[in-house]
Amino acid sequence: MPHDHEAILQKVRQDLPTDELLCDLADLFKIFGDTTRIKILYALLESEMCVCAIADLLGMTQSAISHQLRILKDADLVGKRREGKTIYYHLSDEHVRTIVAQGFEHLIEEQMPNP
Amino acid sequence: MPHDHEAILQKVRQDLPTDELLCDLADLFKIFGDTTRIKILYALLESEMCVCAIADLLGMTQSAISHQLRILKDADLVGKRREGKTIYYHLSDEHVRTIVAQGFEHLIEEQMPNP
DNA sequence: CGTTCATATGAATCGCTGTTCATATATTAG
DNA sequence: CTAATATATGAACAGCGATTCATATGAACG
Repeated sequence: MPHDHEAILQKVRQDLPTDELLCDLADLFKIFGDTTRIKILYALLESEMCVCAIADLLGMTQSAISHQLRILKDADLVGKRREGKTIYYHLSDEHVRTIVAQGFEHLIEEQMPNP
Repeated sequence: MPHDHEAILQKVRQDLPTDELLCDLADLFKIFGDTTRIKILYALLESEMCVCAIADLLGMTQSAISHQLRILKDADLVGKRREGKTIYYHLSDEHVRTIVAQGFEHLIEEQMPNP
């Protein structure tokens, strides 16, 4: 007979958020989980930028960048501002900075040789 | 003639981390960007758990969970402990808690109606 | 040793997603 | 209005990755 773990299961089930919330959370991190998007976000940490500047910076197509910016915008991670023909993108809030920073810290500690 | 943005580009290029680091960062977030893995991590925030308990909790195959646990382990996000036939998984550090919490905060503010 | 329970692993499949290409929209200049 | 620049978008394609299925490993127990 298989072993029992109803006790733990009940406890965990109680505190587990709804499926929908957990999916939303995964979707958010999915956005950070792409090299191109991470680079865009990192660049925007420094200063607002127009699309072609980002494309130039990353050595990628304007189209590719535009597609990614759309995803970032849909997730409310960036916002835009028009100035003539040019559109400047910027971070919409400071959460990006904190989230990225936390990721960084984990990477650093991970690469440390054990003391 | 296309418009100029060398000034900003130079500044940003200076402070942009190496490609390798940015990829590692994206890879880290990629791990959080899957519903199954987020759920596993969330469960482990509460208490350590054996594989079949997690499978039971999420209503998924033992095999599927095992595959995901391997990914989490390779990324040093979880560790394991053997007790007879059973193997208990636990979070390897508290960064998971902080990273997830930050993601949460963004979600909450995002869903707020503007004041 | 052989059986049972718990977990791991490898191959195959199938859906998702990032890029490309072609084209559309928008703004400014002439 | 036409041309040029800047960005957006849609369809198509390719590669990756999560699950499934079958099977292997590993431990305890008689």
